Amino acid sequence: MGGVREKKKRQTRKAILDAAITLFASKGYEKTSMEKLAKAAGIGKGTIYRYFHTKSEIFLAFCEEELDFLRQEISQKTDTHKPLLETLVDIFMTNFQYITRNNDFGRVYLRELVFPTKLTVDRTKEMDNRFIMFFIPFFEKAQKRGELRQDLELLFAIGHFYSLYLLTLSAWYSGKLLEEEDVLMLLRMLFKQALTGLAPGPSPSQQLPIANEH
Amino acid sequence: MGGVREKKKRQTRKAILDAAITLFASKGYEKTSMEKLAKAAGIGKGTIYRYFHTKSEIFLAFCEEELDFLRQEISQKTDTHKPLLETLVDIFMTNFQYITRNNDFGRVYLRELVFPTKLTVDRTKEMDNRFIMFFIPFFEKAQKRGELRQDLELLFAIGHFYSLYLLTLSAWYSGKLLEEEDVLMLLRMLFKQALTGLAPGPSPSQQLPIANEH
DNA sequence: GAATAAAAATGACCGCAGTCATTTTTTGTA
DNA sequence: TACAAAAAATGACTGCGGTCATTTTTATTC
Repeated sequence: MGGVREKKKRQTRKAILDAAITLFASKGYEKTSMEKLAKAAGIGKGTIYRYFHTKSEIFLAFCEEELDFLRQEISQKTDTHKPLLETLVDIFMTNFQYITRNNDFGRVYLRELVFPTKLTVDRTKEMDNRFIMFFIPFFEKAQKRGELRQDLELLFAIGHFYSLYLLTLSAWYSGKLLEEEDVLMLLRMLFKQALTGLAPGPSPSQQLPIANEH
Repeated sequence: MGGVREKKKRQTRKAILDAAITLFASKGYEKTSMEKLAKAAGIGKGTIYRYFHTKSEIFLAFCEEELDFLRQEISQKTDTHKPLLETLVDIFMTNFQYITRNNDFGRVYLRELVFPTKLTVDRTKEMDNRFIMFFIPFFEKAQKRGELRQDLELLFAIGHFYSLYLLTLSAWYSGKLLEEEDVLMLLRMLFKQALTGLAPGPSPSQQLPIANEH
């Protein structure tokens, strides 16, 4: 039968990821060499490359699992009836705390996620998708509650907030924000700005978003 | 006299950057080794590291000059009386075209600029500042024309649009946008969203932004 | 079970970024 | 100009990420 091979492959993959978690956590990302990683996983160095394209892809795979878990936790503790602004600030702050728990990890992760290469683009797309999917219910509810314009494409609304989150992360990595509190304040401020809009009071037609003509 | 040394250092620095421009342009960033770069600059490999911390910093320095030039060009051809939305779309699109002229260059540049390491953070801060300074006059005029809320901190308004620009770039590098036209459309859409706001019509008080109470 | 083909594992090897002990050049001083 | 001290330049060296020809393991066929 042919199931043996598949099973072994899954085991090896798992072994690599387990070794990665251990070594990345104890030695850091840069200081963990592929050779040591292979040793720790009980395989040869070349074998790793039959499971992952690059070192950073291993790291992404590792993050993927962690983030899935993190999102589960967030989902549970998040009150879906709070205003969108507060909900988003909470969620993104939790994400921020997690990602920057180790600054270097976070940088590697973000660089790869936001500006992927051809080798990692598939994985990052997948991660992006999960990220977006996670937010959809919150936005749908907010829209139903009337906190968001009715004519809004949710995907773009989510992207909008996500982009402001990225800016905040960038500011953090550029050393413009030194305390977690600064991060919180900037994030909230930008989110408010996004909701209110940068232009002065809107055109009257927008008072009633659902305006069927024809 | 002590001026000789300084002069030589400036020359060497220039030689490194010149060699970098030539080699990066002809061979690409990754394929240009520090050894070849040193040879081309007529110096030893170790010497380079007395002028730059890392290879990517050389690249940033190279970009810095190029972008200064690009901004000068943009300044000249940009009509300051056009609506802010159109102006911003134009400027960011020009930036986009330049940055992604070579996709790999752009990725290196963006990764380093948006998520810098300690070794490059000073340089990226400087670049950030120039970037922001460049935009200030456009935003000031727009605010005076009444296209932006009067109570707006310009820095955050600029950051807001910049962040949406980054999102668009990220989408490009993730392969979600394949044509320049898609980039343009997404950018314009997000910018409109930012101006209008994601929330439904505002409270009446915002109809007259300058509302002195007391 | 033997023979053959296909898939997987391997580690010697390559090229490169960055380091550092040593050498070379410049500056300050008598 | 001679000499010592400081600054700058250097390239052999290190460790690493990634490759690939070769070996080992697994599946298939008779």
